[in-house]
Amino acid sequence: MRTTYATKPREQVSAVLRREKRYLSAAEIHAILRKSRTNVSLSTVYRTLDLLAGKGEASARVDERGETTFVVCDQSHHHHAVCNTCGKVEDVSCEAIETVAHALRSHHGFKLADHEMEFFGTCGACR
Amino acid sequence: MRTTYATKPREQVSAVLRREKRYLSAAEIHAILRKSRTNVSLSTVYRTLDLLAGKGEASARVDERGETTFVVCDQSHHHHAVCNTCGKVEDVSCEAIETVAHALRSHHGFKLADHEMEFFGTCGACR
DNA sequence: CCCTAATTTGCGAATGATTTGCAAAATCAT
DNA sequence: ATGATTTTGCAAATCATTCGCAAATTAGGG
Repeated sequence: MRTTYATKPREQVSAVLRREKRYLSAAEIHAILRKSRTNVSLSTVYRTLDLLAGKGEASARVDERGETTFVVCDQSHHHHAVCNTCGKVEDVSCEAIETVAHALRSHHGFKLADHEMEFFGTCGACR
Repeated sequence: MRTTYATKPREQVSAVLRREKRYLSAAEIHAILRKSRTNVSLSTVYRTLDLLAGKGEASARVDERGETTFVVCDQSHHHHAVCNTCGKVEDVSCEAIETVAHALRSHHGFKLADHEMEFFGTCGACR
């Protein structure tokens, strides 16, 4: 049978994401772990990130440099508000999207199945 | 002085994007050109895509496989509705986003600076 | 047109992030 | 503890993208 083990390396990678609450690449996570004398191989960081993304516990995006980055987030459907100053990511629900979905159907004859949104700006703490 | 030349290879790459109206990777464009016996090197396809994206004539996204893909689009700020069936991309303006911007500020104390949105569904032609 | 200066192209080699194969180490249920 | 199963770490392999540089193309004045 295929079970998933709760291992120390996985918990350590996951802990970094929960603590930082901002988009991080595999290399960045690896570096952060190293700094705290925690040895987890880069491969394992990659594998753990894929796992978390697969379970929906983390979501991914590709940054300007082309690196894939991850944040922990709600399992339910929602969107992200990313602070341009501190990088912190807040979850945002999406009732307002109903309005947009309706407009898409009536103006474009387009039937909405799914959507992705990301907001950039300044968070409450940084203002 | 720094001028930009209007060359045959650039026009050919750009023509493929205008004709297809869907997200294509450098490799796909290169393959399409080959099929019509048009020889443009893969490097030039990459360089031309960067150029178009820089001028705002094309916009980029990274697909599931990790390849960067491009479509031609409006220069003005707008969003994309991508058909799950034929892949065609339609431009969508974004007045409705004002509602969301207001909600962000009042519920999250988040000041919106920019946003990105992408819609997936079925286009009028495919329904 | 023809010429020259400036920009592009194409090639192959270099890069850099991500993945993969495999033996050794860790985890889980008994 | 014990054995079956999953995971880890490492180094090597992938694969998209970038770069260097000589040869080819373009722009524009004469």
